Amino acid sequence: MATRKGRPKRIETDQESARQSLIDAARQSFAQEGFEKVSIRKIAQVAGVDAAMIRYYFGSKAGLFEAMVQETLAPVIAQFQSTIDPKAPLNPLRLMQAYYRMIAATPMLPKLIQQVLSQQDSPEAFAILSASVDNIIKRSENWIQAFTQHNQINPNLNPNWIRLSFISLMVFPILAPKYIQNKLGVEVNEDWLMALAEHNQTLLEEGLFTFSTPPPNENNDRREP
Amino acid sequence: MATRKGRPKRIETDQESARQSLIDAARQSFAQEGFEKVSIRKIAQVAGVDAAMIRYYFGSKAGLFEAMVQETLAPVIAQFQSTIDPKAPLNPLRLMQAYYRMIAATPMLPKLIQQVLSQQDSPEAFAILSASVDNIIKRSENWIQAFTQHNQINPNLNPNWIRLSFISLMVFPILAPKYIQNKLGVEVNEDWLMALAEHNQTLLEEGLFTFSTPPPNENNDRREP
DNA sequence: GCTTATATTCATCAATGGATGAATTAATAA
DNA sequence: TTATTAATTCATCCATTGATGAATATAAGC
Repeated sequence: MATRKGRPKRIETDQESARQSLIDAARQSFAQEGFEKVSIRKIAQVAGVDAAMIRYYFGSKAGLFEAMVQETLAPVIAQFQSTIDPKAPLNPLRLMQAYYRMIAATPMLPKLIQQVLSQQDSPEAFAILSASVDNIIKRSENWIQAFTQHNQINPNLNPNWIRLSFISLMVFPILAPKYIQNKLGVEVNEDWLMALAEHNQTLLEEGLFTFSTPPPNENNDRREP
Repeated sequence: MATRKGRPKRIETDQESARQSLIDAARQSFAQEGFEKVSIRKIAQVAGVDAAMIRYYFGSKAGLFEAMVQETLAPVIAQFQSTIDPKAPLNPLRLMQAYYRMIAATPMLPKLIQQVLSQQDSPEAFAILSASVDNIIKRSENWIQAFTQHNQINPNLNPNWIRLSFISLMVFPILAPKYIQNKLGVEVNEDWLMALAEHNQTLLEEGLFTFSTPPPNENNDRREP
């Protein structure tokens, strides 16, 4: 932004501070390409600022990442939890809807999750991110309990693994890149996430088949009236 | 391996050729750290060979990656498909077992899948990898059809999205890093994958709850006798 | 035995990236 | 007004990386 050296004159317009520009540019760039691939020079360029400002405000590239994650994720997660916590009966649908609403409101979240999953990035930068993920995983225990209060969980299922399945159904679809989503015939339009929530709900509540007998013996004892 | 310049004397022992050493080292290193993070010098060091050999045999780093994927994946996938293709009735359990057997036999597969999912790596190197994934996705259409032959698919579910759910349940658990698996209470022991196959099967066939009525109204019309 | 093809290391180049210290200018405090 | 603190750019440093062009030594073909 500043074209010449030295502290810039204070200007009244609405242009962001250099610090905020960097956070924004970092959010965008890191989400698009991942931590390692993006250079500080690139981020600085997007922010319209000299790369040395990163050191000035954040100490290092990792510091910038951490600050960005903090400032981006904290409010989103807080709101997600406030949507969930109320003691209204929690069912899978409600949970998933809240979750997908959070995803929809935070375009870079899937990429961030991805980067937690692929532990290939510098661990230092991921302390906060991992902490958030840990936190959500921890809470998932409560969700299952909440379900149990109002429904009888299928006793043939290990409760821990139910969490795993839950998270699989919730997270994987948003991680798969568009070209895979397309190949699977998923239309990624405006509200596909809400439709996905309902699909997951149906799948979990009703199962895959219309009758429940063991696999493919030819015995048709249908269950639906 | 060779300590001095020049073509090495032919030796009768069982030591691998430099080319094969590089493929092996690449498989190991790329799986551990991902394409971008690993330097050719590191791979060469693991292989006990000079880095210039990579250029000699494979043209470039990307060429090495491609060759490695080719030579590693081709036989595994071939065997997976031969296990599946026979026209014996295909149920989810059989499918998942074959799939997890393949995973268990190919330790680097999850990491490779990961790298396809996070499109952050140089696209050139991933042609073959993506092709394999495409191939499997394509076949998943047949799987659903095979299920349909012997069972009635729940008509409330969109068939395309069933594929998505299937792949989610199959793939996500093996992508999640160990620390997440642990937090979810999953014991990643010898045969956890086979147990996971059965869990998924049960979940898909029976659903999450012991009764199927809509969410959490207090009406208990249980279904099991 | 001589020549050519094959396999290997070595030295180095050019590009890129993160980190830094210094210089510069404005705001603020004393 | 002057001294200090805050906010910027600039020029480099140094490490790492992928890629290359020799140089060298053995194997193979004739």
